[in-house]
Amino acid sequence: MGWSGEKRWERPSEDRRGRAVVEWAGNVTALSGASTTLTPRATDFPRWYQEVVARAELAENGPVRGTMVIRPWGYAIWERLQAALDERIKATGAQNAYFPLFIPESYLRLEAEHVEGFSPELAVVTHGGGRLLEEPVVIRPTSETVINSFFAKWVQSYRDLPLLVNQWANVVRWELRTRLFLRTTEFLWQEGHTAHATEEEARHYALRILREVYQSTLEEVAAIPVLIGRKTERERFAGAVRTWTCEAMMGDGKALQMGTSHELGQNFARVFGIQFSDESGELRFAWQTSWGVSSRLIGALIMVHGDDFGLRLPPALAPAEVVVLVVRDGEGVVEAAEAVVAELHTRGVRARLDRRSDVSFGRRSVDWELKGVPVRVEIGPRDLAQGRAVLVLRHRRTKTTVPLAGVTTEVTAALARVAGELHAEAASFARARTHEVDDVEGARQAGVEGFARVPWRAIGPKGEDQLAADSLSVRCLQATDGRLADPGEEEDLVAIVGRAY
RNA sequence: CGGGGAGUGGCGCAGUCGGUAGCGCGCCUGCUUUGGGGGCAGGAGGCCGGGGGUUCAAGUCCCCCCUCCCCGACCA
Repeated sequence: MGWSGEKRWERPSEDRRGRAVVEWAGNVTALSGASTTLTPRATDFPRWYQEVVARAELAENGPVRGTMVIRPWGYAIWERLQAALDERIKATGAQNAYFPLFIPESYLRLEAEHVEGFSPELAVVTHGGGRLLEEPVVIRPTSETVINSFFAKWVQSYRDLPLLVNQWANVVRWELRTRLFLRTTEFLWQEGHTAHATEEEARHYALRILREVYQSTLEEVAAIPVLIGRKTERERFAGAVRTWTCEAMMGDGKALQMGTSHELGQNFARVFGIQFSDESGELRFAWQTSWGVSSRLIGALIMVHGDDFGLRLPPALAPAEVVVLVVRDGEGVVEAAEAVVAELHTRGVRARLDRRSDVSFGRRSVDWELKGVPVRVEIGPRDLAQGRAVLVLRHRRTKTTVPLAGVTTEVTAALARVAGELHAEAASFARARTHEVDDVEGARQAGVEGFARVPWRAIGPKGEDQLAADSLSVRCLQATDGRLADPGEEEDLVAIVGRAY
């Protein structure tokens, strides 16, 4: 089975790891379900998704069709995701750089398959400075072409390799049907581009990115279980020799491509003339990779972890891990709440105080719940009088009464478990909706509610056409044990089939 | 591009037979000690998508146009 049951979420840092996990001191009660007004996921998943995006104040539509305004709460999540990815990208040796938004149209045309893949969704600037441009300028749908045109200048010798560059940027692909975060005309992403001396090295690097950057961030930081595998010919990136992918199952059983890493072979090197002299003075074309993940991951976070009460965030990505709520004013209540926040800060926890007195307690509770803050601490006059606080876990929707003196220890202990529990929940959901079948017909049936694992030889390119009729596709190919198959390995592969976003 | 639906305060909607444009939420002010979307009182906010026509009178009827949404097609 491809779904890892092992717990790979991010461990708390040393100073937060704390001592023994303190058992709940008081009674644990479940919250009732009547406090939100979201459309239940089971009733209408797409509608639920839209409502969560709106009510959690993540994003809204921009004035131009398909554009997106990412609001502070949503952008803060993106920044945390970005930081986790960036750290891992740099750990593989890549450096950040920036290339222009505008690309000469002629560049796109250089690689036949590449231009064919992108031309339908290009935004082209025909006028500038009030004049018709001699050569139209394309707004980057990806930066393969510009970056490689510079790689050609920068790479002369084997000593210049490997060249490992990453860029954080926005890209534009003119989409007809858009959904916030999942598919928008303009989106934010990271695109890495590398050049290597050998094919093996390039492949090794592409796979390293897949595992050490993408899979690691998704599983350990975002708490999202993913399947890794190879794309079929039909699904691979336009211009690539081979595409590797991370796929995840959303809360409605559909698949979402989370991140891809491509082996470009020498396709772009030949077109752009990326050549180097090797140790023996012979001129060779470089072997390349490119890889990216986008703000779409925020959509995945919503659809994998969200419930009927809103967003549920893994602590590592939550703009605030804890909100301390002053239930209502009273002698010393605000001071007590401030002290808890301060103590959490010294423990390295991102905590926030909500002492608003002009908004009712119920309203504030629901707001933070919608926004997915993992842990809430509630302190009111009655609590203070009895030296206690109420701890609310967003992902379980439970309330526990704990002694005020030990509340921060309880909070850190609780936080340390959230990501693992979210990951486990998502993994068991995905496992329950993944079925072993033998043929196209079986895949068709399994694809209704989730994924099918089918022998690839029972599908093949012809089977892919048949599946497409039911809007199903092969998400990726794996070895039978769920691990990555070697590039040359064509026999005994398993196709993961599902409906994709 | 094909099929369907909708354009009315910020958001969601109602508006009958053509007769002074309404409701809920939100917003503003004041009062209320706020434990899961509190209560009361007062208030602001409209080119009814655009153009033309019929009529004493059009949100409403007729014609044209525009935009958006949904389904399909398309699509790393």
